[in-house]
Amino acid sequence: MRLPKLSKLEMQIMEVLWTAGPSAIREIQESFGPKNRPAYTTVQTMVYRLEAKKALRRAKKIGNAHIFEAVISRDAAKARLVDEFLSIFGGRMQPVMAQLIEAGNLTSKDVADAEKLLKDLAAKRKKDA
Amino acid sequence: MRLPKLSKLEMQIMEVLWTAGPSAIREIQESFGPKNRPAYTTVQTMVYRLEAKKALRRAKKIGNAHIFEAVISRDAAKARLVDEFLSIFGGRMQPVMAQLIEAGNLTSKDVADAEKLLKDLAAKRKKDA
DNA sequence: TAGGATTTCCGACGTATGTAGTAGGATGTG
DNA sequence: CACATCCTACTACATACGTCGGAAATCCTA
Repeated sequence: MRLPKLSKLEMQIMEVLWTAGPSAIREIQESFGPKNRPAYTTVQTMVYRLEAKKALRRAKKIGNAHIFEAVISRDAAKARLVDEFLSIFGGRMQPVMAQLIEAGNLTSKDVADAEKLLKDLAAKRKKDA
Repeated sequence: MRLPKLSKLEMQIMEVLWTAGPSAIREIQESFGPKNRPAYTTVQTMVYRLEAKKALRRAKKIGNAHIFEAVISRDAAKARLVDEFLSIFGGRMQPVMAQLIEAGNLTSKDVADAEKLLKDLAAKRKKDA
């Protein structure tokens, strides 16, 4: 299972590790807003499961607390999510774009940014080739 | 629950109703390729659950078979999916676009199409206003 | 009309996910 | 050292999903 499927909560936990770096359970838990914060043991359970999925690992120990670090990259995880998402739309981007635009999720600025990104990427690929 | 969350298989079943119109369990099941086709009762179970979620309903009866029809629209369901997806990316399109482009899921043609769609939509909105 | 074919309706089960409590060991402090 | 804390390791449980099997009702056809 090179790229395990991660649920929403699992992604949120990984997000902490990706942005804040190696962290303890307590730190991960507290990174959730005071509002919708899951119980300590809930976070712990998810972390253990992520460990079983090899999405993260125990990096070291400070006192009696384990410090966990991400094993899979943010890009890899998100690419996995995108694939998952696309597969529901039949794997074609066009209907997705249409949906996004119809629903107003995609603005002209987003499209302009996308265009620029594409251009930059094309230039980069050319240079690398 | 105006817009229930639909899983991948549930979406595939709804897709049949959206494209083929009201159908019987058997027809839905057979619309899956001969390969990865779920058992009749599997499809049936999902249909029953979709019924409980009010995503579809029994339209009429032909012989002893029920004919089911979609209650929620394809657009509504897909918008729900998009929201779900976006929430994982923090609700912002930009990182999603970046991800899509980096991963090669989004081509310049897709972006061009998006641009055109946006333009058309803008024109339409102006006219309606 | 009798019997096979088709459907329905229910119940079951394994895995995934979200949620959390408890018991007990490790830690740090007065 | 005695304790209050903190963390770990387990266990538990509900809901959602995907997968069906079995029994009974219903239909159609020879």
